[in-house]
Amino acid sequence: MQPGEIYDVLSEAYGPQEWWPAKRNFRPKDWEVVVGAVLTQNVNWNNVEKALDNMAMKRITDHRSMLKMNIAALKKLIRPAGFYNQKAERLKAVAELVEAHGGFRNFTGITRKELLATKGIGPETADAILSYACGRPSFVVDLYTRRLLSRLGLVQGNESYETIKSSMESCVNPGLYNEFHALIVEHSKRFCRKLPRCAGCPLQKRCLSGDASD
DNA sequence: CCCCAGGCCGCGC
DNA sequence: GCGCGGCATGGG
Repeated sequence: MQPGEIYDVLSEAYGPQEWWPAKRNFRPKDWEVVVGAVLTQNVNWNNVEKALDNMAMKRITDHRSMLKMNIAALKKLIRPAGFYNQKAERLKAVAELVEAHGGFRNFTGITRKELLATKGIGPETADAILSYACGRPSFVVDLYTRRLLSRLGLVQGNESYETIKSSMESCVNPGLYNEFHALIVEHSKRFCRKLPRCAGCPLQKRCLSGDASD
């Protein structure tokens, strides 16, 4: 099967996803997406929410206020998100990047290459920022995507990030990248977990790992 | 108690 | 260019 079929099956099974809504009063609201993209690195989203709430509480809701904030205080705020020493530095770096572009409005035109040249921003974080905060579709390849493709037999496991990204982008329209990724996350949390729960999985019949004897 | 979670960096090879 | 250890918290 092709990745495009995965989209069709998951879309039919779960319906439209509402993903990565910026609910706090960050300015602009997409700045919250950028902060969340950094904070969620290798961490459960639930922990990120606590850190974002702390920031909203202290009104650290735009890149300028983050730049002005003492680094130790910032670390304390984002502590629940884990790896807080690294992440505080990474947040500062992204805030500097926004400032260097003359504000968030201009920042949204940033190149992927420039994002990747920023310490603390790897391919997944860069694509999440481009796609969800800058409105410029770029498929996000995460742990869930790799695990799903692997179990479906569509990748061996040693393919590079860029290879998988290109593969996913070539089978749906750019306008569907965000939705596709959101569906994969939803599916991976419901069924295709680290320890798979295959009962009721909409992809079971097409999956190499699943029990297709129904 | 254990393992896990929407990565990335710096290092050795 | 690829594999590995380190980074840290909160939930199951």
